[in-house]
Amino acid sequence: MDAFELFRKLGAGAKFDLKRFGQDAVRFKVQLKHVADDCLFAVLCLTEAGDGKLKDTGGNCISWTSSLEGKIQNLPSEGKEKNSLKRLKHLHQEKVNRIRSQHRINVHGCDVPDPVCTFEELQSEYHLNPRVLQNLRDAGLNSPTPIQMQAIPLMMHSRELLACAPTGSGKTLAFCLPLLTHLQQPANRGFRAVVISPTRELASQTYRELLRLSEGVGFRVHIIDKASLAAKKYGPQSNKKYDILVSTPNRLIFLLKQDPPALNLSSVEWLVVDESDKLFEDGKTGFREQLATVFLACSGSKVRRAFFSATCTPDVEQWCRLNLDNLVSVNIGHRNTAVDTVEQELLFVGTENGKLVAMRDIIKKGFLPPMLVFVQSIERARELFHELVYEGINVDVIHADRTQQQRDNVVNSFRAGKIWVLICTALLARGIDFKGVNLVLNYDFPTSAVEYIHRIGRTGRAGHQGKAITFFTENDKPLLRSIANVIKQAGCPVPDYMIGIKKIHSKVKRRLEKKPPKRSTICTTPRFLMKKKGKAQGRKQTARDEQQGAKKTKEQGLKKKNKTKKDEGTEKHKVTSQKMGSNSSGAELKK
DNA sequence: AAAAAAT
Repeated sequence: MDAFELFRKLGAGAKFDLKRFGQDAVRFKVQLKHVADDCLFAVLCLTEAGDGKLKDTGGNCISWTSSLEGKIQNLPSEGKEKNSLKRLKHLHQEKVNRIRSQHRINVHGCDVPDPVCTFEELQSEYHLNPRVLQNLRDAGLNSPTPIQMQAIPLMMHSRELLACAPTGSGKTLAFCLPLLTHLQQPANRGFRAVVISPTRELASQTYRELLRLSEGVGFRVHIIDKASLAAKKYGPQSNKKYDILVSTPNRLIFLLKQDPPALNLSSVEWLVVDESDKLFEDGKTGFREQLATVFLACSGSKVRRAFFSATCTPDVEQWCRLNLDNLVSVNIGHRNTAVDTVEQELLFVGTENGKLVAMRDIIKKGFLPPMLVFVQSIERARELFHELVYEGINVDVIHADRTQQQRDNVVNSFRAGKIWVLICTALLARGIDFKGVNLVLNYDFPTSAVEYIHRIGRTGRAGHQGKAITFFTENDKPLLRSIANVIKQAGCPVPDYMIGIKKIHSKVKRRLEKKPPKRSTICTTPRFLMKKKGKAQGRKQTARDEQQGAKKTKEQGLKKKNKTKKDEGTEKHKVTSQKMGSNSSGAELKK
């Protein structure tokens, strides 16, 4: 590295506080005169600008490069100079602290590498492929977001981490770039990186992001879209020419459980758990056990794990502290808060019927599409769709009981702007990045503050402005207080009485998450005109209704759940927490 | 409650 390069690195656009450090800098200039040209130059760059600010030479901050560190170690060390260098280093640390606090980056852990302030630094410091850098530029991504500034260097140093950053703040890129850089070259050893997502829609979004970033680099990025096909592709007979795999957990498990296993994860070096708190959800129907199976399958000794989410439970943090190696946790801003780029409003609608009236009102008054409408169950999504499909607006519905084809079509049409109003379940609550959603409507009250944060996070992304309206009725009172608090914390006005509502027991909160209040059917047809049960009801039956109705009855048989599992579930929970306490060796989330 | 594998 020549002197100019060092100058660039050290001085690059530093908003160096000369008032504060000017004296120091001048002193260094004198003291370091004979130490080394490079260092002298570095210090000069801090003093040269007379106007109190350093000139912006393209970057945004000083980077204490590893190469500089090495250089300084090798310098002839006589007391005076060494001292000066110590001061210089201290100066640098102050700078780093300032950058962190400026971007609200909070880190906990040992030996945390400095944040990077430009993508170019990733090339000089961590050998990011120039083509990837070009792909970033082509995508209009010019500088890293706070989570990227800190999480990328951490992963590049192979550090296991738990990262919490707001919705729409660039978490996906924060783990994708290190994966691409870390793997260096395509290799034929089998998958070396795995990303787990809670929904297929999110998995496919991450997959497409990886494809876009790695274009022209030659990495083989895969997604399991059809498990049956995947079995052939990744099985023992395959050529192992693949690098990164993105999937939902159950599809992986399906392949792992084949005999012989249709997938081998023993070469995995990076396991990224996106929406980690979701994937840690416990219980018979939770993801946790699936995640545990995947962890166990990544049996290589080199495997590193990274957890990302906008929200984090104490449970996840506890687990990470106990099981990850030399954990670093990164938080951007305060944990579990909503973004402040969304204008949030709570709207009292009286009763269930009041919701439909209010919804029609919003539509009638004219709204700026696209809009996302969240309801609490698949059944209610269908009902609301039936009510709105004749309003003369482009409305569609998505939930897990629709076919993969339908789901893909809906997402694509919504992205293309062909759907104005998309009714959805929690399926779309997390991670999905629709550009320019103008309004999120919580038709049904969210089942928790966390759920609320994720839902409204579908708008107001990447610094854009968004709006969220949340309907509530008398029935929603138990959770009103905690949601109102989230809104208040994000800087939006809420009536005082809501904050004053008595706190509910956390046990009740948990129960509400599992069993939201029962709501009356969404239907404007008078009851006495309706048939008793089954089939789509009411006057407005169309071919589309029939299709959905038929599908529903067919699936009802499959979906019947027996109720004897409850005890079994709590038993499992006990085993799990015991295990987590005693087992520090590995990743086991289950026995 | 929702999500998550196929066939």
